[in-house]
Amino acid sequence: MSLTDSRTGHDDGPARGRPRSEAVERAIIEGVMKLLEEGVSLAELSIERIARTAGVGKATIYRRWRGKEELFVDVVRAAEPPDPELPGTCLRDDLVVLLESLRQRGLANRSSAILHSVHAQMKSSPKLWAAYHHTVVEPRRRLGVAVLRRGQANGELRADVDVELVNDIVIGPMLVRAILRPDAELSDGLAEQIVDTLLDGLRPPGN
Amino acid sequence: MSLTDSRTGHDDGPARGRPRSEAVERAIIEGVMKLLEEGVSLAELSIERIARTAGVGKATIYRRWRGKEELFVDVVRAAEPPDPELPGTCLRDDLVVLLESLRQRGLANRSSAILHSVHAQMKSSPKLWAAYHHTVVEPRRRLGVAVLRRGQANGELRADVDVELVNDIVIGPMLVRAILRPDAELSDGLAEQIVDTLLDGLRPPGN
Amino acid sequence: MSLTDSRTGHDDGPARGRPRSEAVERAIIEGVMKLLEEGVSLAELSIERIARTAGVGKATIYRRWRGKEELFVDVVRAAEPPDPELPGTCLRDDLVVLLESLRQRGLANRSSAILHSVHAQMKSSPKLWAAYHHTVVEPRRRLGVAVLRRGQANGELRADVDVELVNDIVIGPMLVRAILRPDAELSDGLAEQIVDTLLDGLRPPGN
Amino acid sequence: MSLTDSRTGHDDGPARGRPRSEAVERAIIEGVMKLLEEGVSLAELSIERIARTAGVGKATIYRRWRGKEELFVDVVRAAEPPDPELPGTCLRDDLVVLLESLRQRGLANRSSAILHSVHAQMKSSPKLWAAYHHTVVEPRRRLGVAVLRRGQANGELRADVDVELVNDIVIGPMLVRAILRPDAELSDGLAEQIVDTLLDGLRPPGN
DNA sequence: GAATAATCGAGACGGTACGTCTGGTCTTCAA
DNA sequence: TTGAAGACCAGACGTACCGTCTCGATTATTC
Repeated sequence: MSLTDSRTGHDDGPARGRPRSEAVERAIIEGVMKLLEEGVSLAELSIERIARTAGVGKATIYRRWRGKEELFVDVVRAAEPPDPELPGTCLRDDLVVLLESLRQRGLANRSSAILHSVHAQMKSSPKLWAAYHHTVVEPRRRLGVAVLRRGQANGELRADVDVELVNDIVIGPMLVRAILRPDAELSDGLAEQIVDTLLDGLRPPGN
Repeated sequence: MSLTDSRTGHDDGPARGRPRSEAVERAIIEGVMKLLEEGVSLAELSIERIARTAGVGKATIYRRWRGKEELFVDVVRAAEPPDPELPGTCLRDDLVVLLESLRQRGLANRSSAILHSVHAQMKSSPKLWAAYHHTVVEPRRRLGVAVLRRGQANGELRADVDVELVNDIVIGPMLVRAILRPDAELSDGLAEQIVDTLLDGLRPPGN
Repeated sequence: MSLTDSRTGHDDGPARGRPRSEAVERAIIEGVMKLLEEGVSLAELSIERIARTAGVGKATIYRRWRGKEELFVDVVRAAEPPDPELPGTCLRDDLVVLLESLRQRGLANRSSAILHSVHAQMKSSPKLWAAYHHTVVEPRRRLGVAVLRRGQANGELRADVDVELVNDIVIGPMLVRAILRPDAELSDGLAEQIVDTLLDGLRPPGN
Repeated sequence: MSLTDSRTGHDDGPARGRPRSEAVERAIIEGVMKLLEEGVSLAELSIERIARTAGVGKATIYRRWRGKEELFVDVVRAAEPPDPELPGTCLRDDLVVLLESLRQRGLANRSSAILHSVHAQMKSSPKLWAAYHHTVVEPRRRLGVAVLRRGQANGELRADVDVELVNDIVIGPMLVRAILRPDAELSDGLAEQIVDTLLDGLRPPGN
């Protein structure tokens, strides 16, 4: 069982008996998402309740996932928006697009509810966190770092900075507003504003 | 009942019967912290378990706090480190001290465990989140913004930037490493590295 | 745990904690009877449903009885009519009274339907059957055998018969009609008819 | 569907499609008997388990019987011993043979445990009980009553007794020992002992 | 032959109930 | 009032079967 496929799959040769319904599968995952969006915390989510919401027998859930956590891995996967298309024109535009996609995610109830919930369980469920990290966090990180490295190669980004750190700096403000200031609005020009501020630096010109 | 005192106080005239033991109170709060440090998530923490850990009857806890959440408010308060002393020499040094105190908090199991846990419950418990925000987040934010405003007044910080946003940019990287990359090390010179990178900007000199 | 008390009693020294509520106990047994009277078959009776009817948690039932069957033993006991008063005038009258009480039980059972279905279940669980036998069957048996022995001593009953067997013969017809022929009516003079037939013998007089 | 055939038979016109396998049918009934002989109680016997034991799909069972109980009727029928051959020499001998066959059945039941437990279940389902009664109980009853009537005609049995009642009296003791006293031994001479006791009557000679 | 159709084993499906467990509240005891 | 203990209702846990419903495959009859 890999991190990208936590399912209780067997693939044991020729199909025997009635095949599992994909519609049922989708109904379950949709049900979990619906509950999370309604503000139900991950800890309050019982298999019993999920089954009730999805109109499904408990056994049908246990047939597919070993437990709550493995189910959530698939929920996360299903809710994750695709990587943004980078314009590739210049460093600034690429960074703006990356940040803008983060902003959109923060605005989407679904994704942010899932981030909150998954993060909440992180400590108590390393496996879930690992899956989330592997599926969601790390690819985005890699994308950002690649953009920055390209910028360094182009001479658009200082060669003496740690790209890993710069990546954290770039996405940091969005995370602060999602986590520490959920009331803060993610206004339209925010992505541009952040990128330009970072590129120009904080020191007054001429100093 | 104020946000800063969520306790189930009664003040019922002359004391009758055995007085409440303050030692018991401390034992309970210490017990919660111990459990949180051990990686027990807030949702998994039951009054039952807290009582067992603290060697205390369940009723004794309910006699003091209305529920889990109100207890946690006091736990948060007890765990919060004091605001750092600012040198006040220049903007850079003040920012470095602020960030360094954040880094120290991240290194301390206790505080970061509490941040994680409290944040996890945020959605499902607005009251707890409000208390945490009021007690911990907002004062720090105010401090940072004040430092930045002083910098603008001094001419050490560009006048055309939004100090609220800059504050988010400054603390962002630390949060990214605490939340999204718990494995990333918070190395010794990190605070300086971040501040200097931000002040100088990302663009190569001369562009 | 004795046969006469299948309850999960402990009696371990001084009472600690909240004592069990007798009202709850009565509510449960009453609930079972109510359901049985309403025509709910014993097989349809689940602990879950009993708990719901009695307004009680399932654990509260399991705290008192090991399972459905042991609960039924107490239901039976609660519904069991007292031993009949024997006139003691002569063997015939005593036997008639014994049989008449059996007949009454049969009539009562049929109308209330309680004991009839409970008894049906009994045999599938040897332990429970033993308890039922000890509490209900055996005392009646002893009573009958005593009456017969007194009859032998008086010269009212042949000395060369096995009283155990005779007792079986006496109560047999009633059982046949209760078990094998539930449609047969238990008419008013049945007890007398049986006793007289047995005393006189089946052979025509003079043979 | 008649009482004597509780099966879900259709026989509607010309056979179409693959015919039902009789081997499968036998395998199912054999499987149930095997499980009962292994000491599996009737309550523990699920359709699921029967299907597993017989190496058969559940639907294959439901295609033939409406449920567990109807299946048991056929199991009982398959296990039922044939009616005894009556000598016809005299009333006493006929009754002894009838009772002796009952005794044999009791002994067989106790060793094999099949009918004993099946019979226990019977009463909770009126329809099934009717089928069992029609197939097993009633024919035996008719046989006994016929014997008794012949006895009255011969002058071997008093003319003033109710033969239905006498039949109950005759088979009663055997039933008492099977149902109420499963521990009582069914000794070799029991049939004769009962019949002779009944014929002679309980009153001491000369009274 | 080719269609047609009911069978077969297998197992998924929505449910109900199992007996156990934990949670928060209530109630008693002894100090 | 305190600690301890345990009863109380509530409800989730993961499992076992229920009776129904698909599946692919098999085995007959009918065209």
